[in-house]
Amino acid sequence: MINRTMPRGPYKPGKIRQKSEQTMLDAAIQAFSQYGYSGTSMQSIADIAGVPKANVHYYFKNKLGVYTAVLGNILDMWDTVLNDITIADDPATVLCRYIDAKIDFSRTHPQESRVFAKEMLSGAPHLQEFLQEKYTTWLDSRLSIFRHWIKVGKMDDIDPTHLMFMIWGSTQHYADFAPQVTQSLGTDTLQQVHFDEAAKTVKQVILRGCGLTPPE
Amino acid sequence: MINRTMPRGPYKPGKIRQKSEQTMLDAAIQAFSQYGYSGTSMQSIADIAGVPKANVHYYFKNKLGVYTAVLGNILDMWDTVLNDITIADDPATVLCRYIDAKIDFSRTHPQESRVFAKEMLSGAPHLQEFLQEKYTTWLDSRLSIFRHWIKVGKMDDIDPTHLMFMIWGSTQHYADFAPQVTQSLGTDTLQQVHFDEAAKTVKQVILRGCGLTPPE
DNA sequence: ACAAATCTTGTCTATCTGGTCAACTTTTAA
DNA sequence: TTAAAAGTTGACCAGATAGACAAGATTTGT
Repeated sequence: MINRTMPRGPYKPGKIRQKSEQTMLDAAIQAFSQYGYSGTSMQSIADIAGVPKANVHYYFKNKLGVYTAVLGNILDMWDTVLNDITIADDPATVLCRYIDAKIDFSRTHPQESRVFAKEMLSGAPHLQEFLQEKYTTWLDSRLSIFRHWIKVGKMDDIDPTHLMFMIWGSTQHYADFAPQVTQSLGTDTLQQVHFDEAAKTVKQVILRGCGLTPPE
Repeated sequence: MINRTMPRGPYKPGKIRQKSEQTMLDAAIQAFSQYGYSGTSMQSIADIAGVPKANVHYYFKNKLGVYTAVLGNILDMWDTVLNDITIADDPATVLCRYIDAKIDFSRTHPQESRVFAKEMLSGAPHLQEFLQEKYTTWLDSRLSIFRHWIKVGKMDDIDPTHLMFMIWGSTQHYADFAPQVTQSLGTDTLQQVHFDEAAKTVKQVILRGCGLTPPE
């Protein structure tokens, strides 16, 4: 989405640009998610997109430009996912929604999840702003809600930060450690049913672990 | 560990080889953990180790040889960690030991954890044997124990496979997503106390979530 | 001491990579 | 229709990289 790459003359914008950029970004995330930033060549992105390499350079300033565009898309997705989780009055409902949303993201966007994870593993040099702004804001608001719930006895005294890490780590696992998961489950590809079972178990353990009962 | 790299003449082996290899492997894991396989050059490994590049090529067949040696060391470590967890009669003790061991590994071997994670994220092309042999063997033996405990009512009916993923994912998170964790905890570097708090929370939630009470 | 083996290292090379460029084609608004 | 802008593409370049190699230095068992 969005392009902040090349000059925009007084004449036509054009549908072409939008479509071409999307094709290349799709190709790029595929390459980046498997081979990482350094392991991905501009040539390979062009090959996957089915265009000459010079074409990629026409639409993006350079390789880092492609990567940051991909990463930007992913952060936008995260933003949407996080904000789509509607607030509720009871911790059980909120935790369930969060777990379901995270598991669903791992299922529907495994490549995005892996690019994000690889960026984290490399020290998150391009995520500083996201972590310090949107993520911190989002997390802090949630933490205060959980602390309130704990104070009024609506849930056990569980450190909310580490609780969030548990949910994040558990759900992320199904996208990032797919080879281990598929091997353990004895399947070739993860199916909807596997994710359903995963969500069920995570919710079961987390809720009970916080002294909560599943919502209706 | 062990070296399966260069010919071993009828004459002396020598301490030199062992020491040099270790120096280079230490340098290599540092580079690989941050920059990944493709992002790491033989020159950078040599620089970190403080030797000429040709020296690295003398001890290892090629770049992939360095990488697989590093990966082999890591798998040996995992093996040790997993086998060091003594079996106990009650699920609570076993789960606690597993969680403590995993958290401890994240704390003491973050680089190894990240190299392992990056390999997983890339589809684990060099972990097939490990996943199909040792890991599956280890996991299956544990799963049957948990299933037995569930059958005899020693713990709730929680899918043991997904329970393992929860523990693995939650604990792995502290090494692999360190930038997110440090940001969330408002610290620069993760300290022992953070890991203690993490282990405490994970044990609290997992045990309670399985209908167990902490051992003694 | 000495010769064989091990180890060290500067140099060289073929290949790959990101990036540039200029010629060419297509689209677009008047 | 037409000219300007947008888009396409093959060819090219400079730097980095993995790896080979040979000559020299050091260690080792006798």
